[in-house]
Amino acid sequence: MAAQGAAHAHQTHNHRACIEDALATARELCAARGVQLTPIREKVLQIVWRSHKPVGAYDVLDELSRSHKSARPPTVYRALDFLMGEGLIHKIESLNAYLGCVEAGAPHSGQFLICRHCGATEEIVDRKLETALEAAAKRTQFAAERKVVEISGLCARCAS
Amino acid sequence: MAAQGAAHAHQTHNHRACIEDALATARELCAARGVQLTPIREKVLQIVWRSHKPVGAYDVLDELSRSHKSARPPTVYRALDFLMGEGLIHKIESLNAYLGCVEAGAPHSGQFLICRHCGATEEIVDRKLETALEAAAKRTQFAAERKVVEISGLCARCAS
DNA sequence: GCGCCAATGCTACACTATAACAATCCGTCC
DNA sequence: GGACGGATTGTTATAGTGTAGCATTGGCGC
Ligand SMILES: [Zn+2]
Ligand SMILES: [Zn+2]
Ligand SMILES: [Zn+2]
Ligand SMILES: [Zn+2]
Repeated sequence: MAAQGAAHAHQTHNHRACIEDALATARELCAARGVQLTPIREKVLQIVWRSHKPVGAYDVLDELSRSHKSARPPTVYRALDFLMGEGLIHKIESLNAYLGCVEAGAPHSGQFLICRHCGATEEIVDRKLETALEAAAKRTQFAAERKVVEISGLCARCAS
Repeated sequence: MAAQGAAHAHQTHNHRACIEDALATARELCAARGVQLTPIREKVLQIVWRSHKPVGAYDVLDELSRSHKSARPPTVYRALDFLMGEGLIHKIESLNAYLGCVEAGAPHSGQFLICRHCGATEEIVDRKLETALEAAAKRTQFAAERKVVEISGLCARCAS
């Protein structure tokens, strides 16, 4: 349990449980949907969940290579694309990195608080913010599909 | 006046005036701030403003090369960094591309509606959305600095 | 066995961005 | 005039991120 990160992660928390929960949820969802959570895909999901900080694709590759020597960039990107497609991870666009989703199974775009100091990134689910986004789009008859919301700054802990 | 894009850009509009306004504002702001809007920087700003679609750095380079044969990637990235620093353009993170700012001079992070079909990208200034972002961050004592809001979907014209 | 499909292996490449150091330009100070 | 200093640009090389395209594998139904 090395690097962690989201607001709650700064508090002591059993991160092993975070990972196990995420993997269990993923297995259930994939089974229910009739898609395959293959060993590679599961391993990549596990690596992304290793901390509460966004992980770069090539960091994933380095880690994945330890167990899958034949891993190459496409191996990782395919797994990441699959996991994003199933809503199990999010891409943090402003960092070109990936983060485990805390609300897997509920389709959403994700809203993130990214600490520029410690890297901790928390996914929040803010209904009012969601409403404001919808309203803003509607104002110009824009049919919103994906909503990228990434707030950078300092988390409570790092601000002090 | 080739490619354009934002919602209002779909309507007939004098895009030459868009460019001239942007350049005039940039000159004033830079003069007032005591920073140099050099020929390269101004040319890059002009290229970014050539349409209302985000422009990639290497597209800027291709275009810039016509007038500045010695232009290289650092030439472009330095100019883009300068223009972003002065709040004259924004980076669209989800596209790795750059767009002229419609509110130059007023510090802000920018909120964008990106049409995935025609590429038209409109910068909006939604006060309620801004408030919702602040509130969401405050809820976890997060000190927000930069706010990335990029809504992808279909613009009114392309939805039909 | 054979055909089919999903997943993976594999090579090469495209696209995005920065490091590091040299050269130039220009205004200031002696 | 000449030395200095800061800002800008020139130049080469390289780092970082992401895909194309095709071969191979392996399971499953017929
Ligand atoms: Zn955790
Ligand atoms: Zn922090
Ligand atoms: Zn703006
Ligand atoms: Zn459109």
